Amino acid sequence: MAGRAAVPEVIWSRPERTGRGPRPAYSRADIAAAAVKIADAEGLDAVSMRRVAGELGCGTMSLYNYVPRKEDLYELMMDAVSGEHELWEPSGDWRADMIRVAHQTRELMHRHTWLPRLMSPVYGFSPNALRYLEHCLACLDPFEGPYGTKMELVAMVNGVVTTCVGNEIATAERTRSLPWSEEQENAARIAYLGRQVASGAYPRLAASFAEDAGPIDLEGVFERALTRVLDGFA
Amino acid sequence: MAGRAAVPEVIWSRPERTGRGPRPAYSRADIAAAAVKIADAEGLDAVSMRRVAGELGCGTMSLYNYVPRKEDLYELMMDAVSGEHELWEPSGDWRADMIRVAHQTRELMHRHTWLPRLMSPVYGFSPNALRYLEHCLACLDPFEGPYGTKMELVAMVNGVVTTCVGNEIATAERTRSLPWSEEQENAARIAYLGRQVASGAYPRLAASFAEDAGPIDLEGVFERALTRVLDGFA
DNA sequence: GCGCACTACGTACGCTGTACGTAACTAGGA
DNA sequence: TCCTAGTTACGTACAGCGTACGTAGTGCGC
Repeated sequence: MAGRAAVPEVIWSRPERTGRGPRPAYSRADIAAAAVKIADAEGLDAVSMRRVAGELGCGTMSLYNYVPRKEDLYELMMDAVSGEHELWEPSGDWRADMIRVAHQTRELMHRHTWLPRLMSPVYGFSPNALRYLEHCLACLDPFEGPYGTKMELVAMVNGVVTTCVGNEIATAERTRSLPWSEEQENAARIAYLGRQVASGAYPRLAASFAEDAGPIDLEGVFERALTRVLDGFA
Repeated sequence: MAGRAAVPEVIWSRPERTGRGPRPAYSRADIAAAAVKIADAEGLDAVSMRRVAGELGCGTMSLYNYVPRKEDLYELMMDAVSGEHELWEPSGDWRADMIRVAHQTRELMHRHTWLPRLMSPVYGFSPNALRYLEHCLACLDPFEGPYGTKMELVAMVNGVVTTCVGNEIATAERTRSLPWSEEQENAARIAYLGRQVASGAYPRLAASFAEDAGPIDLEGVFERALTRVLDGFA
């Protein structure tokens, strides 16, 4: 009964195909693609084992042959989107390369808005994540310093991107046309906030809101945040 | 039927007590405390409506009189821990004050390890969160620049803290004694990682792991990250 | 060709959030 | 003072979740 492992394993240490028994009908890539498609279209909460199985066209429990636990499905999804990173020959200018990496990650997160929510140090060791990390380190070859510092730099850049995109997505959803219920909720939230600020209990917050009514330059915020972090390492 | 609002509201815009009907048996503070207690002891996933109601000693559905949706329970939790922030008279040195704020937030997150997972721009407008934000802005009074930049600074500091503590908690859980199953899972994960790195496909990653086998100085990583971000604004 | 390891999948269990109905209670208006 | 509307309290019920388990059917390695 190797199929139902008593000992928890990492999905990547299991071979995708063992050679015995019928050919698996789906590949891990198929499954990841189905899950990602659902998450992109309907949000991460819509990704259930039943739903993914339905998308693939197989029974719910058949999915458990490929994916022992739901957490492993997330792992597959994270790996799949990690694979969307375009890798290039490092230019020799680590700063420029890291900026390019950061922009690419940002675009990735905008394409898959569920990504920031799933971002966690746990998922950092899938094959495509390792390739991505190796690429970052290659870009940092010209960077003078120990690998420990390079790792910190990569982590910080990823952190900044995650934080910024998290904010960007939140404000985007606040602006976008929403189902009535969510629309109303946002309205209620903003109305409440306005009332609080107007109450005079938070003078600086009030001043901050009064300061500039122009649209927020999210692109600029991201660029500045990134620059500042890289400056900190230079 | 105001009790069952058809229009979604922010919980903070509802008065805790209306005056009509029987006295509520519990305060929002009671409920938040119960939920936080459970989350601290057994993790965020253990926080269910039934469980919190049980902790309070009331029926499950009674809880819905106080908390219309589970999301509002999270909002209560976030507000409660925001209230744990100790506020002080700004020193006049915004850098020192922000470092102090960051350290306090970090300690808060270590006390409540579920906090990074719940951290989201959505929960930034509860009463205690507003007090905290106002306090940060007060600390930044000596900072020369528009409020927009101050807000960015606060967001960046919070982002850094969240990112770092997320890593800290992950490595802590990797070290801590765990239930056998999770222990085995970590072992499997590390074994797999070791095999991959040893395969030679990721030379820089291998070099990074070989570089220093000493224990990671998480405190130092946090300190450096914070310093770099603040440097970026100075 | 035999047997075993694998795929496929239906059923079932315990858990979740929560809609809804009902009974008890209490403060405000007549 | 009593009436009644708005509240609290909570049991029942439902749809959905992750997944343990049992049972067929299939095809590779010996």
